[in-house]
Amino acid sequence: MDNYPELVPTSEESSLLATVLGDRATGSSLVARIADWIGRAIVEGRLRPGDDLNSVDLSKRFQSSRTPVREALMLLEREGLVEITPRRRPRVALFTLKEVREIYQLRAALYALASELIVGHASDDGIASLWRCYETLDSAAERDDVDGYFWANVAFRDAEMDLCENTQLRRIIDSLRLRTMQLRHFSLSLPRRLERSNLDHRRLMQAYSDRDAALAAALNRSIVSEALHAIEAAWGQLERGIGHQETAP
Amino acid sequence: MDNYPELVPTSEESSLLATVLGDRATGSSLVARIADWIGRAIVEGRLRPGDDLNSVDLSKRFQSSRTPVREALMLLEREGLVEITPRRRPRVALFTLKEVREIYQLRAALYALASELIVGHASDDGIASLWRCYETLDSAAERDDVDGYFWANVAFRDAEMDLCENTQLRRIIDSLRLRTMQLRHFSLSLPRRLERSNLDHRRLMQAYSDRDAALAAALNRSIVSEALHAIEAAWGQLERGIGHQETAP
DNA sequence: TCCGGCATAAGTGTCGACATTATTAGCTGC
DNA sequence: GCAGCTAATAATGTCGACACTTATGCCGGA
Repeated sequence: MDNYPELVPTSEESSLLATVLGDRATGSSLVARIADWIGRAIVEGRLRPGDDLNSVDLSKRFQSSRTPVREALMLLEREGLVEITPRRRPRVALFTLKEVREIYQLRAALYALASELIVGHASDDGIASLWRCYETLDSAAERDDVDGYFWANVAFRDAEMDLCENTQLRRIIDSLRLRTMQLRHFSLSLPRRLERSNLDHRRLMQAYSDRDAALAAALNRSIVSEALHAIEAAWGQLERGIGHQETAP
Repeated sequence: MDNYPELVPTSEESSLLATVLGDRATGSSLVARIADWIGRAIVEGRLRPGDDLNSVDLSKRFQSSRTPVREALMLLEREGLVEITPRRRPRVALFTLKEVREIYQLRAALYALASELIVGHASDDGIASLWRCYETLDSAAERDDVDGYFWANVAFRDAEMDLCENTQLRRIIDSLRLRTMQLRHFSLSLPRRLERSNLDHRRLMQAYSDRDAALAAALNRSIVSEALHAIEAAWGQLERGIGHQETAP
């Protein structure tokens, strides 16, 4: 963590973080840029669970005072990426398997709702644009391109949220999604996960096209459940990979 | 708003706000106390939608500097109680019917999930304690005691969340609940709402006792839907009652 | 060699001040 | 009397400082 931060959003994630960090926060304010940088560092794994986030160092890094840094850290705490205990140094949040299970349970229920909403009031054009997202997904799957598939999947989920037209739902799902980014990327790299996920998404798209709300909801729920199962199965490996700092050398 | 604040939590809401404002925030920190006071003022209607929340006045009121006030306002913004636009005075959040619909849609789905979780892994003792909550609810209903019913209902929902054992779910539901406190109290005062709600809750309890997950989920979903319908029907009246500040004299 | 207690260093929460930006009041012209 | 502009007032975002708390490293004793 010696390199100096570029406070300019570049990657595809910028939009994701922007939604979650509050719609106002996009790029302009200092707090937003700091939160964005730290948040991305966490999601991308440059900062690992348990790492200290002391506001003095960070303020030096960003050449600002501690006030905006503190506010940024509080934002990220609300998103579950950072843990703040009074009078102690903030640190990158640690995962427990229990929390992960809870989050995936929630995501399952919320995506089911999303599917119902989509079938209920998305236009045919909307479904068509979702199909286009799926094409990208599918081609990445055929190339066995995990990174490509991952980002295509993010885009697919975004497109689904657009069709829901429920701002509150979007905010919550985005927040949960953000917290599990690392896990999701990891789980896709497990053997045969990618094919299975792709197949499920194809089934889901078919259900959307057929306007079968119950089936779409059930499929979406199942997609999330399966992802959870994959993560549970690989939890030990994962814990070492993402590396809770305390267990690292 | 001329009376000086008592920064000591007294009412039954204290626990509710505490959960939502972050578990650490309970009572101790200055930020927490300020957020709690402002939050309660909003929920209880002493501060009305659109009211200015300028940090100078508030810091005078709480005899603190603006820093903790700002942090408290940011907390409340995340909970949807306050709107903050850069370089503009924060104000009490305005409702739109669209947002209310979205929130109730979400609550419906989440309570359905909660019911499934409860049936899935609550002990018989847990169900029994839920029955005791229901007794309070029922007796308030028989007395036509809207306030009593309202708070009994809050307690009932709390008890349900306890049984779910899903911290993430609880946090989200509590947050959504907080935002709609005023609406829910109002909707219960509509004619025949109270009886209907009570009846629904009894049916729900029966389903819990029968361990019928699908029925419980459907009933809980329906309870929320009905509340929404009641609110939609009375929206005009409600808007005047709660009073978006701009339309008030 | 390792453990517990103490002094020092580092970090947090809060404060009051400042430059910058919004809002308001007053004034001009129609 | 009212719209449009300008000056003055007020509020914001950020800063650096301070008191107090927590972490760090050092020391003697087993």
